[in-house]
Amino acid sequence: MNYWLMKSEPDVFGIEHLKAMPKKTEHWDGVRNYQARNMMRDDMKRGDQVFFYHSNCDEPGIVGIMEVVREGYPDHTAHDPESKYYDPKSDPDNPRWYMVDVKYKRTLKRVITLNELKTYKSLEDCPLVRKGNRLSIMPLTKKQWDFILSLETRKAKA
DNA sequence: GCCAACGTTGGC
DNA sequence: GCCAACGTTGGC
Repeated sequence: MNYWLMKSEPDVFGIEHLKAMPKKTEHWDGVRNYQARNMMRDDMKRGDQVFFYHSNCDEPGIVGIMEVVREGYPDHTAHDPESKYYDPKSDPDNPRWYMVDVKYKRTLKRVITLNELKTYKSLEDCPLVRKGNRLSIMPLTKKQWDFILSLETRKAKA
């Protein structure tokens, strides 16, 4: 099993949106970055665990957990001229962009903020805390996953 | 294939 | 709203 972190802006699609979806499941569309695309297309497997991260908001951080329920398949929004994710260069017969389906599992007891994550030595290799990192999907090691999860019931660090 | 210009992400 | 970082595009 693999572990991941996926970013989304809570104003656009936050964890509450996912929770409110039918079957608490939604496709993760709109990713237009090749590195992230490759991970969704090739590496994310059903049952993989994913942290839901809120970006571009008052308190950026990890807010919950979801699970991959459908493996990579073409992102249809790339071929919809009405969509803001429309990409005229993607050929429907040879789709350029992929997505996965994720299902809401639970909301963490507290938000583990980026600010806090940055203070831990054991996470210094995680792309998330590196300056200028813009990857919206990133893999986590089991160690990193377990460590972050252990923070949930710990008191927030200043 | 280089690289400048441009666009986007996302923290602050 | 600013701007640093970085990906993408396109001229050459």
